[in-house]
Amino acid sequence: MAGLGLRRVPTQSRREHVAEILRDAITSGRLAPGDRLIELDLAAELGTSRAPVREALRQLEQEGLVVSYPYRGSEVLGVSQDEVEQVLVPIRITLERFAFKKALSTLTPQDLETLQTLVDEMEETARAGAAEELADADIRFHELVITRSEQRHCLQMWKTIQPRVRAYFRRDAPAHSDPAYVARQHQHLLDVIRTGDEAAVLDAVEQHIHIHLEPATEPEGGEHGE
Amino acid sequence: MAGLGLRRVPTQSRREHVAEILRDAITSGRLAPGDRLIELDLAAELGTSRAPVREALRQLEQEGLVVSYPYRGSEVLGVSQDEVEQVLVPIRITLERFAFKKALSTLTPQDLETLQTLVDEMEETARAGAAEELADADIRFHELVITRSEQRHCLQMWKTIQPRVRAYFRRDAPAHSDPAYVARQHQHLLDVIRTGDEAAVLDAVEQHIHIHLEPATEPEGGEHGE
DNA sequence: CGACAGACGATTGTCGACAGTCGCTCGTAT
DNA sequence: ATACGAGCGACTGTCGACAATCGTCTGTCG
Repeated sequence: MAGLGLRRVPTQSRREHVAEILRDAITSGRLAPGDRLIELDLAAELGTSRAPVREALRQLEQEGLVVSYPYRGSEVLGVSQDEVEQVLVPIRITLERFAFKKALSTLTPQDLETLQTLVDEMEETARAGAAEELADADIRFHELVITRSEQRHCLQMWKTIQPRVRAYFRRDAPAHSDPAYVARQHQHLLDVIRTGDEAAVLDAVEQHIHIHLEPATEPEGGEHGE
Repeated sequence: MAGLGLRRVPTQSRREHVAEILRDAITSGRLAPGDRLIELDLAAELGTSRAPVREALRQLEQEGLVVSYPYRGSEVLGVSQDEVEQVLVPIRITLERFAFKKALSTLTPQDLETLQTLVDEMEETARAGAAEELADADIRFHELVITRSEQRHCLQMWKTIQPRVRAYFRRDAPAHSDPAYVARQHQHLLDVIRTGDEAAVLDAVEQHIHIHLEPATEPEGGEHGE
């Protein structure tokens, strides 16, 4: 548990912070599958007591990033390629198709503005080669739309799927998609959203998520539904 | 919070029991959407301290049965018909298709035996009109197969999907499927599993889950309309 | 009569201490 | 040597107390 770069947090919602920090550590690869997570150590490292740590671990357990065995502790959990490709990604598509459809009617002009900002941010980070920040913007983009769909279960499930997918690609399938392409994809998605054409949006969403699985489809110069 | 039928538990894994009891109370409808869940009250009712209750609430929150707002408590969450039909059920199909496929090669003869026992149990409870027990057997059937698939994420996600679906049908869409038909469906599914024909199994799984949504489709004349 | 700051009550969030459980080590008998 | 079981650490599980926060009630002032 040494040197994870975890830092103490001031007085504020502890549990959330602990969960966030651990999630970061896992999805970024600082914590690898099989690593044990000792409550006392984590608590000490984060400058809190075990209570918030325990709750964070429970949460991560439900997010599938951690497994815990009664009286025997928790450890970081990995994902198999099969599960990602045949379960997590298809589920993510189901979720996002539904959420984007619902969100179409509730997205405000200001939301669209925010989304555009995120896309711009993506382009910038893509140019700068900041993969981590790109992924963050990517997540915020999707999370905003799903939040606006006002489907609580969708959002809740998305939050448990997305970290696993991210952790998987980060660890086991190093970035194969061209950052600039990801940015363009989002721009396209946003453009389609602006048209309000439901069928087109659903198509774009599905393709957009699929690109993670088929890296070869359009590295540069491809003509796929863009 | 009065009279939920909650009972004190002896010394054993508390958190799990609390979660189980609350989940039962919610899926069975004793707790309705919007009901507030006060940690202190629940703890008192269950004869434990707040710690296990809190963890159980976190777990139920991740299972989508409960929402909680910081410093303002938790309440039971409902599901919309849209979400069940367009999100939860499709996801369940994705999960189970994958899990059943994986499980085909790992199911032992003894597992098949157990499954047969469960199907027999279903027939019995169907005759007795014990809807609750029927649903329990149903769940155990699926859970066993998914467990044998040895896909942890599948099992974990299934456990978070299934209670919501159950709660929904219990509360908002009273049993429209003929109990005897459910039992026969499982018998059929089990028979197909025994043949080991992967494609056939996947078909059977998908149809089997779909029946919840389309009550009207019954192959041969069982018109015991609930 | 209505807006607003402060106090209050109800509940959640956090903490430190203690109890329970698991795996392993080490001595002992066979 | 091997098998067995008591003892020991290292943790997790649970508890009761205390701190922080939110919504509301209330009294005051404009």
